[in-house]
Amino acid sequence: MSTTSAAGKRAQAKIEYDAFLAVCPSRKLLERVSDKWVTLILAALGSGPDCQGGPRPMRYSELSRLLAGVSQKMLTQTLRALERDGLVSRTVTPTVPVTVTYELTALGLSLHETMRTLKRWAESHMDQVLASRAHHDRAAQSE
Amino acid sequence: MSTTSAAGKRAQAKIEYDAFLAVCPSRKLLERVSDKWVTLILAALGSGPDCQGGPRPMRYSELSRLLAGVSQKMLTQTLRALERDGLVSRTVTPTVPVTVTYELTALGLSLHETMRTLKRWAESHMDQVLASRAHHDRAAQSE
DNA sequence: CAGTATCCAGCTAGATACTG
DNA sequence: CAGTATCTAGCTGGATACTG
Repeated sequence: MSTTSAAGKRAQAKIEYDAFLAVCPSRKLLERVSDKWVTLILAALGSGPDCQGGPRPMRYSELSRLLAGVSQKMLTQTLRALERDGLVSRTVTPTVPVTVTYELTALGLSLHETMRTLKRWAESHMDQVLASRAHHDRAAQSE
Repeated sequence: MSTTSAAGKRAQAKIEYDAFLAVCPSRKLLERVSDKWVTLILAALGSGPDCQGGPRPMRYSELSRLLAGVSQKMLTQTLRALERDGLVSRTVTPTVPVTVTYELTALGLSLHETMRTLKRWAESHMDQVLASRAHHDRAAQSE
């Protein structure tokens, strides 16, 4: 069945668009970065536990304590993903019990720097967004 | 029951951390931006249908055609959210049938500009990430 | 300490059908 | 044309229990 119908063309366009998105670098980056814990881990490793100061390695338990909301499952899963992507390095020291530290790689550090651009936008513009949101909701309220 | 036990302190820390995240501007921005269709609509309205050239208003059907993968539900839902946040403006022209155009606001445009920073990072570094990922997977394969 | 394994509730987003 | 309404499958992520 060749795709000559309108529905067929739409389906075809969708498949092609999906294929385009699958190779789009920006989209891949967003998929990695838009994870809740990814950015928080990046920030923790990139700015230290107090969110100011330089990047420094941190232990699993230290991260776990700092990101108080994270489950073990998600922390491990996220760290593994970041390691796989070359953004974070994992170092095991065979003490008893074992010591594991995580640290941003050069690549991870450069991504962290880039993310700070977003942070700056958020800090200077999110109040506007929030104001607009509140205004919009108030208008809807009094209908 | 006061939180004096270790488990209680952990639970307390988690609640406080959640509260912190709830007011963190960066987090709020990420929550908005990390939606699949948000960035694509921002890009469409900000760079035109051919992804090069300046921002320009687009009609609902035009967006629908350009973002071939989007469902009507998600397109409408996303546009409404962007409008609520003051990033996109919606204009209805009472022709027959009705014509609706969407356009980036100044705020939306400034966010779009910021997002291009991420795009640039993706274009120059995602190949490294992908290479690391492939390398990692190959190593796991031959275990 | 630093994980792994399993189960499942909740939310999201797609498909589908209908409308001013 | 530009939506709204509804249903549901599938995935995500949290809770929980166990381990080298």
